[in-house]
Amino acid sequence: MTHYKSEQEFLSSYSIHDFDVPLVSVDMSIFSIIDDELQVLLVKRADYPEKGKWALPGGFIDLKQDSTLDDTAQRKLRDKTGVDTPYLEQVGTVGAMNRDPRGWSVTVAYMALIAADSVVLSKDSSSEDVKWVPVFQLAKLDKLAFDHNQIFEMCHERLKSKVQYTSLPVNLLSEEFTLTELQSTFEIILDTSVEKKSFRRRVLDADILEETGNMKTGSNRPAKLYRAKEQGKDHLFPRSIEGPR
Amino acid sequence: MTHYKSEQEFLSSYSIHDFDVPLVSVDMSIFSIIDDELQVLLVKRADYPEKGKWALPGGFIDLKQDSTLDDTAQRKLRDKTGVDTPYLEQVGTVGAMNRDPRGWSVTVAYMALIAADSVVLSKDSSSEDVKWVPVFQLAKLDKLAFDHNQIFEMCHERLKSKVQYTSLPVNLLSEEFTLTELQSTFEIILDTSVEKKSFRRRVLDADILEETGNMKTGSNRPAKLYRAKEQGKDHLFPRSIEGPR
DNA sequence: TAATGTTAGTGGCTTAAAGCCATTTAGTCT
DNA sequence: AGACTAAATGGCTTTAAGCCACTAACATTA
Repeated sequence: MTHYKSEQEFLSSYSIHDFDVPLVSVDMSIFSIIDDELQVLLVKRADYPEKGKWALPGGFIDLKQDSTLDDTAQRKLRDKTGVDTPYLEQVGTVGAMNRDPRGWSVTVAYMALIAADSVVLSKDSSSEDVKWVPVFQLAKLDKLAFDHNQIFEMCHERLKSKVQYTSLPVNLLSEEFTLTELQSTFEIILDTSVEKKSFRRRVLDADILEETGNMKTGSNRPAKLYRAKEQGKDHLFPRSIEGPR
Repeated sequence: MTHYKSEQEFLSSYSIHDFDVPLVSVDMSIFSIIDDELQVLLVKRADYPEKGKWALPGGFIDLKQDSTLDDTAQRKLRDKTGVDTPYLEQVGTVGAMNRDPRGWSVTVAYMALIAADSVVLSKDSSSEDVKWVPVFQLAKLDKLAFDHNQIFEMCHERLKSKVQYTSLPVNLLSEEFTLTELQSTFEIILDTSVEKKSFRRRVLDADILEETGNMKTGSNRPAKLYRAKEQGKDHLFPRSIEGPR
């Protein structure tokens, strides 16, 4: 290896194109609750490779526009949904020689949680079509592009696991919600029933919600409406929700 | 954008060098308990950039040799410590325009836990020197290369947090250990005392250890020696260790 | 306007797993 | 043999969950 006298000298002669480098992309699972089901956003690929297959939304880093990886994820999210920063979390990174026919490739997986009512779907040049798919269907029906089934599974696992000991699901609801609605999103994600009293104690004792003063009325007793005290932040409970015994 | 008739045609005309791509590397925090302290392995950089600074061990993916990202991490670990697969976990990925003077760069952070007695340190061409540093000193004394202080902090946080609800620390001990030794590694990592009875109940009820039949003797009552039932796997407890009230 | 239906919200007990602290046990050392 | 030390356990308290039945507040219907 050549030895350089100064960092300046080293950098001026350095070119990334002298080396073999992998592709790097960002892929994301955007979750929302629609029709009382946990759904995830898919796009249909407009170009090769895997043209015509459904895939998680994602793409390459724009070295000019994005100053961090999170920026790339935010941009992708905005492009597809028009939504800005609801809840975005990096889940993990997979990289392998043969996961993409173009060569060694690395992808950073993110998950986003959004309230369905805040979304306006829009396709861009890289996708023919965009749709919401119920999560429980995904495992059975669709074979996604690349290793996106596996990446989706990582995200789904992360979501389910964090729901057990954090207050994450508040990010799936619109700003005002009732405790019953919140409980219901927990139940939908965990796919199990949650005991009402325990749930309310847990959430209220954690001091993460505040009453808005408004009520949700219907053909029965009105329910207090709450909002999250700190948007985006999620509370860690000392124990997991346990579910029925 | 050009449109291709077939995937073959697309791939044959595809070259990664036509695009701006970021650098990708792997960096790792290798933890061990030495002299009753949690320590982390650092290397001194032999080349530009950041020549002469201490850094987390790591480097670029070898597109020929490594077939997955985990392979890269394993290889780096082996190069520095001679150890093979004790406990390796991906922690997260940071990427930004200006974290490396060579350009947009992405690094995948891993953490490894190893038993001190299993290690033979060895430098390779990319490092002048290798040393163990107590974790509590790192925050104060050393300004590491690049954003490695921040990356190390991610790993350290992950370690501390997982110790609260998993059996991770078994991976820091040699094959046979006493319950008191295990408790001690928990205490060192958490930097707090743990109640003996609670700790033993928790660990033994979890059914993750088995007696080896041997005893550790000293100038007092001998202690039973245990080993982890399943190496590498860590148990999830339903609650966190709480520490003194 | 009174009865009925429906969901919101609470009271009060049980249970699981943690904390606390004192006591017993099994060795070595002097 | 008695002192010393760390291992191991007994037994109570506390915390946060589960369970389930009850009351509360509204709209709808008869």
